[in-house]
Amino acid sequence: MSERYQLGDCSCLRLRKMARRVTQLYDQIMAPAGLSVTQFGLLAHAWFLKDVSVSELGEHLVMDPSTVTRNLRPLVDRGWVELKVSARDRRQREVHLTKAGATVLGEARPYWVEAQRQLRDMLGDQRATLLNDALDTALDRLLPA
Amino acid sequence: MSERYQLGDCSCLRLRKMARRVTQLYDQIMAPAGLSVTQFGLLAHAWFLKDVSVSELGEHLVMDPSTVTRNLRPLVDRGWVELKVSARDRRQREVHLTKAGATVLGEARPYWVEAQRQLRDMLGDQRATLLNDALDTALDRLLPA
DNA sequence: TCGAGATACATGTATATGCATGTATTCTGC
DNA sequence: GCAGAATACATGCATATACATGTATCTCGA
Repeated sequence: MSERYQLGDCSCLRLRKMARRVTQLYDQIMAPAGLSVTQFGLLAHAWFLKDVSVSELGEHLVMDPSTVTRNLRPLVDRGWVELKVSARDRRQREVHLTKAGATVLGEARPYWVEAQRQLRDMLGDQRATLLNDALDTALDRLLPA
Repeated sequence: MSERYQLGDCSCLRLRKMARRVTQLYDQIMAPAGLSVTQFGLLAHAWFLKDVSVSELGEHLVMDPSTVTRNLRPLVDRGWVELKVSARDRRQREVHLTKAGATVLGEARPYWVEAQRQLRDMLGDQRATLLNDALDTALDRLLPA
């Protein structure tokens, strides 16, 4: 942060810069797996939160439901995810990971681990932990409930 | 962060969540000014870094040059920014803020200040400062030179 | 000075993001 | 049990993001 002017004060611009940089890093490292970090996150959440709805997935990811729908699109097209009308509420779509999706997720995992390792390496353990904690406690206060 | 599984470990997903949330907050507050926080950042940097080139602007914003070009598009279309071939190096385009652009920037400023105030309010002074510091020191280590 | 390589930007392609709105379904009060 | 309100998702629209590639320009050595 070399800027001296007041713009250097803006948490939002700072956050977006950091998010861009770190996303670039992850995406480059994960490229051989054929997944962006966004897509990895979607698959991993779909795996963990079995039969989750589009909206619920959005809440977990702090992502607008319409964005979730669209981001799932390429994953559905590749046959890694299926959207099924919920039996209980036919307005809902349950997000299901397919076998192929689970396989891809498993194969991508080492690259994701490596990306985390490299980031932590660049930051140093202490700063990495500090950053994660700061983000967690901040997010807690910005999200409902 | 209610998730207990290992995904909660990922700095990148965390950063992106936080960036999405904070961007939504800023964009909502700044909407009456007719600018997104991204556009505000571009205009403000163009104002501060007089005659900056597209690439240099990208370096300041940790943004790919092609992304800078495209993000400038709507600002050029609205007559807030002009791209001029550099006299020194005709490959370069100098980013100039127009009078109209300066006016819009000035009008948007109070909304931006208000967004920052609200965020700081939600986080608390100490956590806000901690977060900003953590982001700054982390960014320092992720950027070249 | 001239040509090969490097550089700066623009553009093609694909994805990421959110608001406003539309459609199907469910819920609720009566 | 039904009409109106509320909800869940899809879609139109505008922007945001980056890599690969194309084009114009510059640089530097022979």
